[in-house]
Amino acid sequence: MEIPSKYNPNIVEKHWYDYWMQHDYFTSKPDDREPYTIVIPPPNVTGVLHMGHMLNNTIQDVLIRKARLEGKNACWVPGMDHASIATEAKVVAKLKEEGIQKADLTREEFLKHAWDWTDEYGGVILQQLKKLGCSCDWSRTKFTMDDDMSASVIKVFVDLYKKGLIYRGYRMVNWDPEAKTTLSDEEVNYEERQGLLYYVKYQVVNKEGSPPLEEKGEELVIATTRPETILGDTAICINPNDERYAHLRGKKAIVPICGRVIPIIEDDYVDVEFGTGCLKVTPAHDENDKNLGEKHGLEVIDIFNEDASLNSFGMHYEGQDRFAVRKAIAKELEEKGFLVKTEQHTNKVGTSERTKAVIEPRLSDQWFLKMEGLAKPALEAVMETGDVKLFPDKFKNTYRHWMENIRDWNISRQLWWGQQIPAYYYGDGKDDFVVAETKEKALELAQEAVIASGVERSLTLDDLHQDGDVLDTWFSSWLWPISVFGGILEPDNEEVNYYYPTNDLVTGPDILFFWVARMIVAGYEFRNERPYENVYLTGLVRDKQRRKMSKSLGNSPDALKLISDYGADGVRVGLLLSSAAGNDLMFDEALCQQGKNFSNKIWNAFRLVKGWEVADIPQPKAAKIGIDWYTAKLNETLEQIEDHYSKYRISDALMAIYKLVWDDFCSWFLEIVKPEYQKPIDKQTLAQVIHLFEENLKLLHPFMPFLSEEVWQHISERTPEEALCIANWPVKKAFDDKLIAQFDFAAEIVSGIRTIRKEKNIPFKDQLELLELHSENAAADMDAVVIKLGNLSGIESVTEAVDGALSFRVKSAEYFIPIGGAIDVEAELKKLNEELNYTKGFLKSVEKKLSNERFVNNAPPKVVEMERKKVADAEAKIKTLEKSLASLS
RNA sequence: GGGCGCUUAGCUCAGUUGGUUCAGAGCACCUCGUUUACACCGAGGGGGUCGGGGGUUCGAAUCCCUCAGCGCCCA
Repeated sequence: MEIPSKYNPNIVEKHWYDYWMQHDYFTSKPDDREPYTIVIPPPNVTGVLHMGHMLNNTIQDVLIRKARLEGKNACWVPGMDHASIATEAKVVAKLKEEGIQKADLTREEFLKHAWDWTDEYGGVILQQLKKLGCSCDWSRTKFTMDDDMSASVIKVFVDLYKKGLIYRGYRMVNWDPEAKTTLSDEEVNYEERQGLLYYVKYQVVNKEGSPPLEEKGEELVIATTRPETILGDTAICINPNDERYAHLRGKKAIVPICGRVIPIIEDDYVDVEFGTGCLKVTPAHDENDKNLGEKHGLEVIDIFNEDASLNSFGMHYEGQDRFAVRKAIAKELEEKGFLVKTEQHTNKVGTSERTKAVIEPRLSDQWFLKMEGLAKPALEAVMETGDVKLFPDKFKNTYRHWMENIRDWNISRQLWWGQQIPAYYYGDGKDDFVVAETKEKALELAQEAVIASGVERSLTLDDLHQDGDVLDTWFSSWLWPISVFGGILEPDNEEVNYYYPTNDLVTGPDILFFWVARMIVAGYEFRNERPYENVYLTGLVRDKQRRKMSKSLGNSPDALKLISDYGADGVRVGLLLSSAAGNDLMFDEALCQQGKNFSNKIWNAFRLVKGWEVADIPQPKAAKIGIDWYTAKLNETLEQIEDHYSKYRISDALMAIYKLVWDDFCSWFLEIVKPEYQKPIDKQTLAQVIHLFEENLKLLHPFMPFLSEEVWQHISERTPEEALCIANWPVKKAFDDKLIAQFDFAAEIVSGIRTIRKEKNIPFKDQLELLELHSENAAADMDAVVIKLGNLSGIESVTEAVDGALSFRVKSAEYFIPIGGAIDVEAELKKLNEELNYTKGFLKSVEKKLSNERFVNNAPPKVVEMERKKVADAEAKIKTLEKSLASLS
């Protein structure tokens, strides 16, 4: 059989993925086994695979594959999110390219386009996840706009409405003038922007009738960053404690340009320090001004259209954009003498996460969900009972802060793509609506409402019209862990009872509130149970310069190209190696190269083992010891790995396996059991080596599923039931740590020999003799190993330092290698003196510690004992060093 | 402005309740090596006052205070 010396992942990966799919290893059905469930954070249907997806889906696959090996019923539910605003924006843009305006389409026509688009491009990302090796149960793939998923959303809306938790409110919301929809607070980003602070003069007039406009009178000056909104001013506000403006009390002011006469009110909300201490009040366009307006009964004048151009209140600026008007109005104010001055000013501006447009605070009718009561169990689950655990737990503080200050959730969006709000209006009044799951049911309710109000009117379906808004996307995804198992529509079905609550959720910290927290809320509200036990929050993937990966920077590598360059296994290892939980990960392609190198290393270890001829000969002692030692080492590492997994320290688990395989298995173990050149290996050793190799592959499988399966299947012919994918995770066995310690000692001896070979340029082929002088028994069992790895003719014990030999020390034992020819006495002396000085210094520091009474009295006995042992060891070593020095000089 | 967190080797990070030679890992780097799995390799090696200062303690990377720098979330 010919096996190439380089592992080629591209050919192999497709083959095994197809094989796994063909044998349905990823499909899960409820049975008697313990379930292990993960629901995927559904990527946007419009999305393509990026590094963040690669990272968190790799982690999910590691967890799910490990659970599968452990014999659990592993179920990973994949799916997609309809991402209302993102998808709608893309569809609108695409239609625009084709010369179609959204405004020219009916809702139904637009939705048809959106579905076409979804059918054509949606799901690309799921195909890409397969390339990465993700072992999702693809037969369960869900979409947040599937009929049953949408029905779940509507049912929940109606339910919450009936509980009195959903209400309609005329509120100030974040308005995205680009997408022409509201945004939740979480979808708004604040950025610092350099702007101007405009100082504008207002004329003051008396309370009673105003003087003619042209008459010069008293004036006041306000400072504003938004001069265009003066057209919506309905008051001037001063602080009642501000003596500077005491004379203005009870008077009125005239708004420049539009000439409206507005009251001067007093409120201690006004910051005396800021600007001039006079505030213009625009209730329609600022949250605080709105509060002032309500308190003081002010008029509300909205000057903007939905695209943030000015409406008729904008007078001669009608139809122009807000930023254009800002400039123009400043000019007009200046020309008319109202502008006193401008100053540079930095302020925070809210922008849309999606469109980047500057957010406009806007008053409008929206739907809200009352959060305070709902949040309580979700807060307790994380902060008090620990029913839901966050990894890393530093996010608990952030979570608490948010949950304790939670505000009502604006769940309506002025979009078409999504679940349409099931509220039906039957009259002209704002409150003439009913909420129901179907239009027919709504008709009944509406009819009752009409009759109850004492009006005699018979309604038909045509009299009802449904609210035009759709629900926030998160209002469907917060149900995800329940709704994918049908748990909303049929709360007692077999699937949801079996799989829910799920086990782990893996996602980014950026959606801790958008999604994670709300799922916890939904879990307790709709099932009275947590949605998952553990939340693993990954870091953000950044580039080497710590910049966020983004399309606009062009620093995001092409995921599929990476897979084709390094293999999916290589990329998975590369991503995981440097991603401690919760820390951002600086992505560097070199890490994928490291992953690829590791694949190749394992591949070559396999080639070595595969190439051995077998014979019926006795097992060498070194091989026997090597097998015992590696068995212990494997079990020791297995214990560490389990511990890392339990703490979600996935990269540490991988590193432990990496070192086990590369260093312990390849560098030490295989060298120990390797037969001499062109000689066969004994049967027993080979069988045991293969067994241990297979154990390694099981540990590797979650991280490197393709390579491990490939090697597994090469080792012997396997039936589909014997695939590694569904093999059994190694059982943890007790191990002998004395054996491991003895080996470590032996390894130090081997290193000592190698160092001498290197220093003296002695080729490995030349056999050496080793003489040992030791006061304590230093693992004679390991001699066979030392002989083999050091290429020694033998090891002999001596009682005196050996003249004319090179030497080195391990702990208090001393080793000599006699060599032909003169040794460099000077160099040996120097080396010995250096070691002696170091040891003496060390001894001194320990003795000093022990001579400190307070240390001896206060430190725990164990620690003191340890220090005494150090003294004994150091003294013994000094003795041997001094003997050697004496024999040399 | 409010809250949370970070600063350990050239880089990315471990370091659990203060105490084994505790100052570590991986990568990078340096030297040597084409020995019969692998140069996508092997062997060996160098490298840090644990951000600065102060304190508590027999003992501090670890606890406290303070200063400096950085990051994230919220307003």
